[in-house]
Amino acid sequence: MECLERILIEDAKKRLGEQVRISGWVNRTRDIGSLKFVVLRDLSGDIQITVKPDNPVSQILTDLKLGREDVVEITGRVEASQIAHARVEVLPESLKLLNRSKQPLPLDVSGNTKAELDTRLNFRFLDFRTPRTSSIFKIQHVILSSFREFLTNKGFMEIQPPCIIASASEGGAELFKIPYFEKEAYLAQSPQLYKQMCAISFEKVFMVVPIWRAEKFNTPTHLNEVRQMDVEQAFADDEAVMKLLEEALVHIIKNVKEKNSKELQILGRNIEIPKTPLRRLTYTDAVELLTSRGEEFRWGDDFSKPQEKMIAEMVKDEAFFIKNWPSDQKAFYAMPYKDNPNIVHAFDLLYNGIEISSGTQRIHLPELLVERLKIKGLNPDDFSHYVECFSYGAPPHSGWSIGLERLTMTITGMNNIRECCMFPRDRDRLVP
RNA sequence: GCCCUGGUAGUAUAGUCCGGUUUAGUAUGCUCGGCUGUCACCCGAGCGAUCCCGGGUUCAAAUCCCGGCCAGGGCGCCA
Repeated sequence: MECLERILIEDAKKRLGEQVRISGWVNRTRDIGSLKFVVLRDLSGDIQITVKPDNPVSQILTDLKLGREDVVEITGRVEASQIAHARVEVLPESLKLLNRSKQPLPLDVSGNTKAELDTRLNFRFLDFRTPRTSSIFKIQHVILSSFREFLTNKGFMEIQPPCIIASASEGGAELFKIPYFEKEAYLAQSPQLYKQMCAISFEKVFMVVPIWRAEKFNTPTHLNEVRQMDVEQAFADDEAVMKLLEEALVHIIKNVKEKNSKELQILGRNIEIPKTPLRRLTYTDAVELLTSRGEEFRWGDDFSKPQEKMIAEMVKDEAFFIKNWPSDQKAFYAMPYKDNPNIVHAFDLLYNGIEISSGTQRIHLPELLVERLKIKGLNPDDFSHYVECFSYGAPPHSGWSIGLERLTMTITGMNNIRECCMFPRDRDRLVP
């Protein structure tokens, strides 16, 4: 019996009449006098262990007094049952306690008594065991693996940019400063420069990287540490990578629908696969939509959160692009239109009303880059390393990045980004 | 950084407006006992809360006032 290999509960359910070894956590026990039931859970699901009074395991249970989340290993026979709701149960022959759980638990793992997000985050490892939270991260895994699979199949190579960087001179977002021996360094707010350096040599690259922003924001859609799924492609303009982005999005959502049907059901989600090509609204179109609603808006400004929602409501599509942004709203490296340098080849992707991705065609011409730096009020000397990259045969290139937590939010229907980050870092939270 | 709302057993809530029989209620959890087909089992008994912290008003504060900390929401900020 000892030579039996441990199998998952979902697999055990299919082995009617067979001897199996399973192990997991005690979901709950139901003691009906001399009849005893234990619901055992592992990563794949749960199953009822039925212990009749003539079974020697009954005495073991009486002695052990199993509690929630105790970890046990069971060998026994899988039997079809007319009485058990799952139509299958395990009649155990042996039961071994692997570890005890303290009681009472800090939160209800079965999910019946709802705990606040803050409590759940404080005991995140236990929260991971609830059906809801475990579903979120099983879906996130499929998002990530689908992203990698899609780009690998398209001939992209995964790269590894650094997270510690020397310079904060890009301007804009606040960076976290860290000591670095005799120097000062920063946590990267974006892999931008590195992905461009790779793309102008490897042509097609992607990466999944954490980034840090030291802004003191306190909102349901911002964290100080997030993960990005980034792409950079040479010999591609903004339209080419927008096409890549919508295909990637559809591939990811399709995969989630296929592979996570159980998890989506637990979350009560019914997601639609967006139809491509996605609508491409220009920034000016979006402004006109707003002003047609009587909204005060000056061309060149960024949309406020309520305005972004308003646009999404008017467009109605679950996912759409806003492209051709005013150069003031985008980074210095965004490629300006030849006939109108006030507008750049830049786009945002809105999905379920929130911005999940943005990208641009980059400037690959050193002289133009210097000119744009000056226009933005930045000192080209501070960017000499960056500009130099494009002085040795840099092809035109474009790229984008998707915020992993934000995409997870929109797919799982969560309205707080903390739900979709295993160990969120925000203004106040640094542990666990 | 601003505005709104909240902080009560392990968890989640009622009570707070309008201060006083509130021994701070309920659900769930936990402990113990009973029960042969349960499935959020059921039944009985019990445990568990300096009512977030500090100060003030008052004969009297979970309850009113001020400050702090924390949480949730709305904004801002976020190339």
